[in-house]
Amino acid sequence: MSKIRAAKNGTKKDVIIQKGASLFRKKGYAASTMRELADSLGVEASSLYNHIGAKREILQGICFRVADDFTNHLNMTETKPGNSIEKLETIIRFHIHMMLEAFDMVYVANREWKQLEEPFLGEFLNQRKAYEVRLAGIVNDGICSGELKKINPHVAVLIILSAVRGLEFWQRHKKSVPVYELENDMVTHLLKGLIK
Amino acid sequence: MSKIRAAKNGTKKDVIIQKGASLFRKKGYAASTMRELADSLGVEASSLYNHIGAKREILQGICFRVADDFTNHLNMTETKPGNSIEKLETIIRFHIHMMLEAFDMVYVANREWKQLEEPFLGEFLNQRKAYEVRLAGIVNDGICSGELKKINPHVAVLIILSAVRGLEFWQRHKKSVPVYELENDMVTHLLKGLIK
DNA sequence: GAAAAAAACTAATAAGCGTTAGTTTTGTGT
DNA sequence: ACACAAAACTAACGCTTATTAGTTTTTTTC
Repeated sequence: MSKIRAAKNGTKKDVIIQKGASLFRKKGYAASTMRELADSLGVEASSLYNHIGAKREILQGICFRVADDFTNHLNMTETKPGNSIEKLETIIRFHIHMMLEAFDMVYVANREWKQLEEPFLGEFLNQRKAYEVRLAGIVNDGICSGELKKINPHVAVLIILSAVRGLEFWQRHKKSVPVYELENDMVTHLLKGLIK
Repeated sequence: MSKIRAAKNGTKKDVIIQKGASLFRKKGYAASTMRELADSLGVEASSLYNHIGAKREILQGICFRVADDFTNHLNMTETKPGNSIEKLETIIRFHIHMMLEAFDMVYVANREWKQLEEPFLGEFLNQRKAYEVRLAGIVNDGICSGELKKINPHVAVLIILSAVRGLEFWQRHKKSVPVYELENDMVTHLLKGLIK
């Protein structure tokens, strides 16, 4: 009886990471125990060690899967044609989708990366920093070409990334506001502003 | 020899809470130990219990001190005269100041409130929810009076609160961008938008 | 259907945790 | 100088933690 079911196209380690993300989101990484995680999988804690080497591997799996997804998408966006505004809109919409579709993973990667140990912590921060710098580059292009207001590109990136990260809190209102409205309102507010 | 120095106008419990905020910000609440906290105060762990009843009291002290500060400021802002845009600007600037001046406390309150236990968890969430609703009210007033674009007030509040929360990441750039520029750029971006 | 591999189980370990008890030191007021 | 209170100390407790070892059960393979 294999209690830990491997989903199609996924190893059992993947299932553990997915359930781990769900648990870590609710309780935080440090406050979550291997026994709780095992319980949620219908298994004893020690059985998990047939699939993973240590608790910290679960967090590593979560953080780098998310980081890679964003980096890959940025790679694609940068090569495609389009002006700065179009690129920013594409990126904002991708962040919104990730936040809604891989909520647990993104949430945990955003809030628990501090618990990574070296060298993973450094690697993660490098990747994140590089992402922000490339985004600031797009904003800067837009300023130079006259598309965008002359505000500090790093500040603009900070605001955009923070705003989409704020969708962490959105789960509450999920039913009351349809996704397309949320998405369009966010793009409008972030690019065109709140004032009429 | 009283190792835990009480600052002027502050009890020793206050000093512990302040140092606790600093530690919890760096390592997270659950991953921080009483022995570490004691170390940073030049004291043995057991000595802390002459001033506080339990570890959880430190987190409670942090979270509610921050929550009360924001609630009080909103009370003041709502009674003062001014249109919606002016009120929103005041609130945004207050958030920025709190984030820069009481960084550890605000950071911990934002990220570790989940570790609160009942009834404090419920109380904290109620207070936070009420704050958001009142903010959405101000945005709604602005929409009705024609000052603001017709976007969902909850979405606008989400974006604004998330953006100022994002100053958590700002500490890195603190030197490279002066505070007044940061503040003005944020207000501009959030109210008038990024596009020229 | 037997042999091999995978993955579950039980049981135990060592380390670290928050906290308490009891005692000693330090600071304060007279 | 002495008494009292505040706050430090040492030592230990009971509990939980991640992880390991060894064994048994389940699944896969031929």
